[in-house]
Amino acid sequence: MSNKTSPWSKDWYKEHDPIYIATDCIIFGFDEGILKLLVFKRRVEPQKGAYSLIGSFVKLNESVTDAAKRVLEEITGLKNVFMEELRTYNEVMRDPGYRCISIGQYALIRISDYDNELVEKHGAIWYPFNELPELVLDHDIMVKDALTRLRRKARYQPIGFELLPEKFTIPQLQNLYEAIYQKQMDSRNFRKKVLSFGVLIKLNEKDKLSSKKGAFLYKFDYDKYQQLVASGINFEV
Amino acid sequence: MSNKTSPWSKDWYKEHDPIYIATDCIIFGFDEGILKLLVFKRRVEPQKGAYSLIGSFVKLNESVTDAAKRVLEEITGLKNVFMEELRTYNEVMRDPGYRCISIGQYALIRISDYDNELVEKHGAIWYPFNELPELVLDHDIMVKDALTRLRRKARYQPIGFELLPEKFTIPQLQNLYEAIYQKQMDSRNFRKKVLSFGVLIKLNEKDKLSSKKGAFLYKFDYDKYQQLVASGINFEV
DNA sequence: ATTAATTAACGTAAAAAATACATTTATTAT
DNA sequence: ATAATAAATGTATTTTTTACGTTAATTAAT
Repeated sequence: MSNKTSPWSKDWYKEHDPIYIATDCIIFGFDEGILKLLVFKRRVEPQKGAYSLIGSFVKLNESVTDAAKRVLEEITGLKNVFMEELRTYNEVMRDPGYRCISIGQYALIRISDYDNELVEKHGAIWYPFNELPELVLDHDIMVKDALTRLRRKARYQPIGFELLPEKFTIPQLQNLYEAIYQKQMDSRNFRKKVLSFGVLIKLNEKDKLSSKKGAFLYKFDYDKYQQLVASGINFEV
Repeated sequence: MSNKTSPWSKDWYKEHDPIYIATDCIIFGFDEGILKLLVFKRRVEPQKGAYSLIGSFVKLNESVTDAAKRVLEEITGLKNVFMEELRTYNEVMRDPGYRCISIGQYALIRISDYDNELVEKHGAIWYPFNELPELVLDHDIMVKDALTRLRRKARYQPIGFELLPEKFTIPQLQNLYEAIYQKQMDSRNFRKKVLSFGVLIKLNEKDKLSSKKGAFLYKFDYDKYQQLVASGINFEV
């Protein structure tokens, strides 16, 4: 640190340049068997009609997470989304208006929990991940980075927790993993593997929406999951 | 994003609060078989004598990485250190002076490449990782986070590249991994595993410093390493 | 010149994990 | 009663990981 002036004095700060800080949200959802992303369609100029991520400036008296939660609640009506920091986007010229650093944050959510009318009323759209339009600024890069992170995260955390409804079937869970990794998996091996973690509780109910036989519903054993994460388990499938 | 004013116009920015942005560097080194961290001992009040990480404010016309490189070169004389972003530390009250977000960045370096006199002249010290003093602000947390990240990183990248001298022996590489993971490994299995990656080139020279028999020196095959990283290999040992 | 000391180098067998692969089962609609 | 549909299940093979003891090369001391 510079030591021309005493750190932690007002004067010391005045020697430096404050910068605008924004946060952009990369929100993954899973619905109807496909991975989706929450995007925002601009309704005013400039760039009217262009798509972007949902974002906001960070205020002096709020943390970055709080800023993201604020804008997300505004647009989707959902509170308590667990946001995780991705990385900063801090290139000097990334924003044509003014020097602005954006902190990317991502989350996985259950689309079914949302108030979809509210989402659409605010101009936000759940877009199938495979058909995403081009996004403004460096938002495409943010999305690419988030997918990479999501794949890595899935290796040490059972992400189904966050993306699936409370009760889900094993074929649904497999769909999710296939969507994230973009590849087919063997259903026998998949089932064997996920059950071996011992964090799934089989319920006495079936979901009959996708087959005549119906598939048993499961839920996560949250306590057991916490123990396993603490022990450093690898949840890779 | 707020749409009271057109984004990317000067006025739009003026509605928001700029914030001070700093970067703090968590620099790991490996020397004499032990993992070390570069820390800075404050020579002026307040907190004279306290230890901190090396850091700097980010200027309007420099990227966060450039800011870190600038301060690192100043203190250690080393240019071109490859810094990687850890995460942001953005709690509203983390800094008692003023709202300031710090972006933690970490690097692994070869201590032998450094100008140690320069390091000490600037009041920096290579501290054995296991004997670290308490650090100011939230720097202790940054260090803890960086070690976690380093361990994770080691799973998909051969970090020896960055921490060891150009020529190194397999026992030295094992020491490094034992230091990072804080556990003993079996030398036969370790050797087998690291050689199986196919990124080590055996040289016709021995290092006789640590044994009478001497150990063969190796170097990394950088091209092959790049290929393997691209293919998503797991370098876990 | 011989011996003692020191760390490097090496291979194999057993256990565990990952993979490949096909049939039967429960249910609904006709 | 039958056809249609997706769910559920097991086993053999291959690959990976783990556990473990002996010999080899060199230097320093005698």
